[in-house]
Amino acid sequence: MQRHLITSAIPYINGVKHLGNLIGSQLPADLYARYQRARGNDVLFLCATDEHGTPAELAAAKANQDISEYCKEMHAVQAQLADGFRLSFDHFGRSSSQENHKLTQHFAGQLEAAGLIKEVIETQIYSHVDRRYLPDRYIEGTCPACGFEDARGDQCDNCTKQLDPTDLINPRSSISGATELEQRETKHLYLCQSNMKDNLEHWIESKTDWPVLTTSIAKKWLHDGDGLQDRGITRDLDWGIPVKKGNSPWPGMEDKVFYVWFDAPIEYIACAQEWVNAGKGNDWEKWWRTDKGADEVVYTQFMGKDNVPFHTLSFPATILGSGEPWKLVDYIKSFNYLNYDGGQFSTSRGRGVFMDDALEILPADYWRWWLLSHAPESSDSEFTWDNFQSSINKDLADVLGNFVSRVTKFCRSKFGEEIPSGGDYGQAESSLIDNLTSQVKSYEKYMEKIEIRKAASELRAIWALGNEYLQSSAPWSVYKEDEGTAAAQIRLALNLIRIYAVLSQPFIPTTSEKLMLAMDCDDWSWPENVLEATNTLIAGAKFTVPEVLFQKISDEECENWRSQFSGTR
RNA sequence: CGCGGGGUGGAGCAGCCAGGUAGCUCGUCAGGCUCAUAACCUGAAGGUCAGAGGUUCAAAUCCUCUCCCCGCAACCA
Repeated sequence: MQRHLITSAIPYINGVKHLGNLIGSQLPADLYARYQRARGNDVLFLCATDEHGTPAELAAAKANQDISEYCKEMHAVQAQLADGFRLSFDHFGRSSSQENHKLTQHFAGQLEAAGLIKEVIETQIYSHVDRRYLPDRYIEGTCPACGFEDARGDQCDNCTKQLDPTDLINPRSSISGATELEQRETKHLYLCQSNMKDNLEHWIESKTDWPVLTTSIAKKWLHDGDGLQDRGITRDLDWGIPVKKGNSPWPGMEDKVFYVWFDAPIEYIACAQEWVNAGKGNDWEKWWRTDKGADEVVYTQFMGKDNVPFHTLSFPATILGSGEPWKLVDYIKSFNYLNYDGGQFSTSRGRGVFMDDALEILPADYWRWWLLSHAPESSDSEFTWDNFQSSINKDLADVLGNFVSRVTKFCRSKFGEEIPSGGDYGQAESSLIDNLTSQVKSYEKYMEKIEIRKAASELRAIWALGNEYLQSSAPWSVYKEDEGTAAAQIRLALNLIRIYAVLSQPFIPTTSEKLMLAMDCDDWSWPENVLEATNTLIAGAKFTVPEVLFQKISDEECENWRSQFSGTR
């Protein structure tokens, strides 16, 4: 039995996430976690909310709420939606937890002791009206290059020129519009990543089996321009993890907090501690400390491409730099972006389908199936209602749903609601079993390699095998001449339903449970041996004809949703 | 010369790393079946692989250049 540690990039606390966020990390991670559990492996699957930083503070202020109260509420909202999508986290933690405070401060202390922290005095823009330092993108003004009046401090959206906030003419706070901005000197801690460049490069080079997307982004950061740069790991904010060296104060850094990107990945580890402290587990170190058994763990991370630099460089630098035996990631699965109907999803403009909307209009399995079978693995992909409708109606309703329907209804009308007895499997049946065996192997191969689209396509082919079998064996005709043989054919088909439930569970867990319930069975064992698996439901056992598994999506519904989600939520 | 990903029949994709008669799903057309959610099964038409040049007996696959789309560009997270 293999032990699998699986983490999904932690979603930012600020608001409900859209489908692009979902397919970018949490959903594929869930697929993999469910698959590994189904194969009998020991899995620890962790996710959390990423709660620090300026956007959270601003959102709380806008909602007229205390920041910690805001985060608590938003965490509950996200947890509920994760539940709605059947994301099977062993624990859904919070980066603001006490566990993460302690651990982040611990890492900082270790890095300092290893000589990997330096102090840098830099100039930041301070806004008196907002009473805060403003990150570059929160400063707007006139672009010195093109005269565009709403250029941001980091880049002009009109002429795309990269800017420094001090370049802007008539700079103002994008939060309050205040123009009384002051340049202030402030001291920050930097992580000396450049000292570890060779280490990191060597490590990345050894990962020859990683997706191109992952390694190419990592290498770009290693080699681009002047190479890997040192990074600020502190900020002048109120909400965050106070800067400390372990348990000791950090002189000169009293009013500062760690930068979210420093503490967020550490939450992966802290989350395992939260999992134990919540009474759900009893030993987090065997998952994370290579001196306590974690050297036997296979650790897989899932994330969108924007997260790759932090997971391939910054976080490993933190881990390696600590000099302690922490588990490093073994495989990073990264994703491109999902676009929405000809453009990007937009949180601010409410363009696209968000997790809460999605569950209001259709069950989780519909979304899970479409998103996973169209996961943006090799390039950005696009959600369109036409494509969604076609996939759901064909794959789920016509191929899988209809198969279940025709088998169970035929059986009920000819043999009653129990697995029919009599007859034997013959040539057609062993041929089906052979085909199924090889396709299941292929499905397993893709699931192991986390090639999600291919796995989905293989699963669909496995469903189609059932329809092909029925067509060629034609139990409805055979029944008229040879009731026994028809009984054997239907017995096999009913067993296929159970097998489909087991195989499909990582993709469509709710439907799989419905199928198992209908088959009155709780044997979720993986079909290691397909022949045996086709004899799991034995003659005489009861079953029920399930409700229509998947309701088809009509043109009219599509049209309504298209306009409903086109913008300004 | 900033970097990365992508450009394959009407649509969405696989194949490219390890060159050898272009594959899948949807759509279209024809046929079959009638157990089933007007579903299912079978077959056919349709592409010369963004463009140009090169290497090779042979290129979608390797090399060079050009064009187009998307994303990133380190204080947004």
